[in-house]
Amino acid sequence: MDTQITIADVAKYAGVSTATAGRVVGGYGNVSEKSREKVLKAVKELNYRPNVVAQSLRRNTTNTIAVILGSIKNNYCNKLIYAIEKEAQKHGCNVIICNTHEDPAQEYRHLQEMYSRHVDGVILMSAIKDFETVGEDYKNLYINDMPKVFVDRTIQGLNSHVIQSNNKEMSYAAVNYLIGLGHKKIGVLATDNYSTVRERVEGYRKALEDNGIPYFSDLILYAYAKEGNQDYKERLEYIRERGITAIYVLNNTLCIDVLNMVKKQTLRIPEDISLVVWDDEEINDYLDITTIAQPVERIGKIAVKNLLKQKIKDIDTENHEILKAEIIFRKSCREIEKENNVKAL
Amino acid sequence: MDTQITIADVAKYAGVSTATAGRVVGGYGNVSEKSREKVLKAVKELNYRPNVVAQSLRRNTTNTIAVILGSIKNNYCNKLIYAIEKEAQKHGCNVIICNTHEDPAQEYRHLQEMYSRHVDGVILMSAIKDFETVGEDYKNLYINDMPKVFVDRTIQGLNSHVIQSNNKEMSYAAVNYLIGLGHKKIGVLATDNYSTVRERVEGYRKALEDNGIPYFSDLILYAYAKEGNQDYKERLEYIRERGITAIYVLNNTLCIDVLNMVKKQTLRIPEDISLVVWDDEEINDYLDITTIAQPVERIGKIAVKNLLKQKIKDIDTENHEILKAEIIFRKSCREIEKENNVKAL
DNA sequence: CTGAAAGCGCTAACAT
DNA sequence: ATGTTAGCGCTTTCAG
Repeated sequence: MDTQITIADVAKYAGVSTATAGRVVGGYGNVSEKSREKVLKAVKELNYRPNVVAQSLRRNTTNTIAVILGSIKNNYCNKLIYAIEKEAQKHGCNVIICNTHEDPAQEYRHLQEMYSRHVDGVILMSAIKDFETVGEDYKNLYINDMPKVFVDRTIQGLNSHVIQSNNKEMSYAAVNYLIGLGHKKIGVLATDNYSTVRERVEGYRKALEDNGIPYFSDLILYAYAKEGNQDYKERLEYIRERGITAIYVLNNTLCIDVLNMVKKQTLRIPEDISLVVWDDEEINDYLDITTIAQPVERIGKIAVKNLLKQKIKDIDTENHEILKAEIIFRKSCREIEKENNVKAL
Repeated sequence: MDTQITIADVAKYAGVSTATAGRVVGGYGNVSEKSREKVLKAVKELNYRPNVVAQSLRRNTTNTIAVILGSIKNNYCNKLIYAIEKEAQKHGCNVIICNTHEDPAQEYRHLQEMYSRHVDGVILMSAIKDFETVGEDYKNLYINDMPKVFVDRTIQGLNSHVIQSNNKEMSYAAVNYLIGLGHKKIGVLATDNYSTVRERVEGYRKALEDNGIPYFSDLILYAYAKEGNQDYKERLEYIRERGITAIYVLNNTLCIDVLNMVKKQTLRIPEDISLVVWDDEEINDYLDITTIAQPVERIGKIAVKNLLKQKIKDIDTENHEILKAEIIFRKSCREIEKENNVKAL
């Protein structure tokens, strides 16, 4: 980028002032038809392109938004970014993408950087579970004046603008469905205890409770919890011994682990084990797996809209928008024989 | 972003000049220990963060790179972006992502915008097949001084810096493998005739030729070709009638269509139909599908490195780096009985 | 070692 | 309708 042509070059070439040239290029103010033509001609001849960096500095708006999330590789995140980029384009915004790898330190760093970059806002799927755990030096990153919209997850103890699915309700419905088929020992495979997971587990508990089925915390396996079990794949294998008849997977990325386990043990779905999975993908249709599909595209779209609204008026900073997910019933769940139906405890 | 604290504020607070404050914050030049402390203290107290937009304008470098490609939803692109973002972070760069949806008009628009944004470079998986088809007004977007690295695809008739897999060779090897198993009627499912696809088809042809097997162009199905067949899923179904015993899929996203077709016709893999697919995913391992795995992570990493190198020295603009892909043999291909082994033509 | 001041390219208030 | 000019926040040359 050595030879930058500026508005001054255009003005000189057209024989007008920079102000007039600017008015034509920027499309504001009043300019005579004659001047307009001259400037337009100059723009064309010189192949002039405004310097967005200078515009950003002057206008104090960058037409850029950022998405900060665990990893673009995750199915949900992937669709989310797709939707965000699409909507952002409509508003003339570009999208910067930042992966945190679910590491708070990286999240802080990205937030800091985006603040310095003066992006018009950040869409955040935070790796932070509880605001109390955020160091004093970093708390401000979450409460400064940079517009923010949280998606999928909330941070406990932080009032914020969030958009997410009706996790608890759908979880209740899904587990209720399994119970209706006669399942009592329903294993849960979760990522880590993010708010989303907590909400889904709540729905799970409530469904159990409402049906008079006891809740055992050790039926819940947290795959990515820092506390330990990277051996979750091994632990998954004891499903049979523990009399589990159905597995409820809270994140699509974990589904493959269940499938591999089932294959390894030469079990069949749904004959030996029933399966319900959060998030829907094409492959789930092929494999006939019952899923809970979130309206990801809409979540992304709304996130962008609300984010850009924040920039304009200072309201809307706290808000909670909940969209309905939907169960897609396929053939991965089967009815359990009555003989197994021993009264619990 | 109402109350921006500037270097002037810091300077005033610390009782030094903006120059000195700038030297401390920017970490250049010589500053006395005393001044340094005062400034650092001011930075801390005022919670000062440099304005990256102003820095970019002044330094004429934005520490931003862009990735322009069809869609982040595509498996290859997804991994690519992941790798690019990771490497870019190491160099202190952020990544803007642009989806073209394989539409040249959108590609032009994005290139234009990125040029105006003065990004430090663009990584491009172009939707353009032949440079001749680019309108005169847009040709310059591809030959201006903005650093560019092309990945996966080249544009015919444009000298450029490209990084890709050894498509022809691996294609040859894969088809040769199928032929070795006795397959003669090998159907190909491709996206559209991008350079990548052309190279793979070349390898396919050559393998056929070297084994004395006739080549029939109608065995190649272009799923996304503008010219017509959005009915490619229907056309896929005539596989059996046409005596095709193996399908060679040139893009992972098309694999699901084959799987669905196979399922619909209650065929089995590999008993009834053999399958080889470009690009490897976890699910392919589960489904025991033989794939050709590209070193996507390395491609992304190298792309970033080479891109940033271009910014510094003006060499390297034309370059062709070819990385080796690898066949992962699983169980989706089977040996054909000798009775089918009629001499061709 | 430090400070004053110019200037990156653009916008917009102000003057004509 | 048009031009002059200040200034967005930062870096860096040039003096001292």
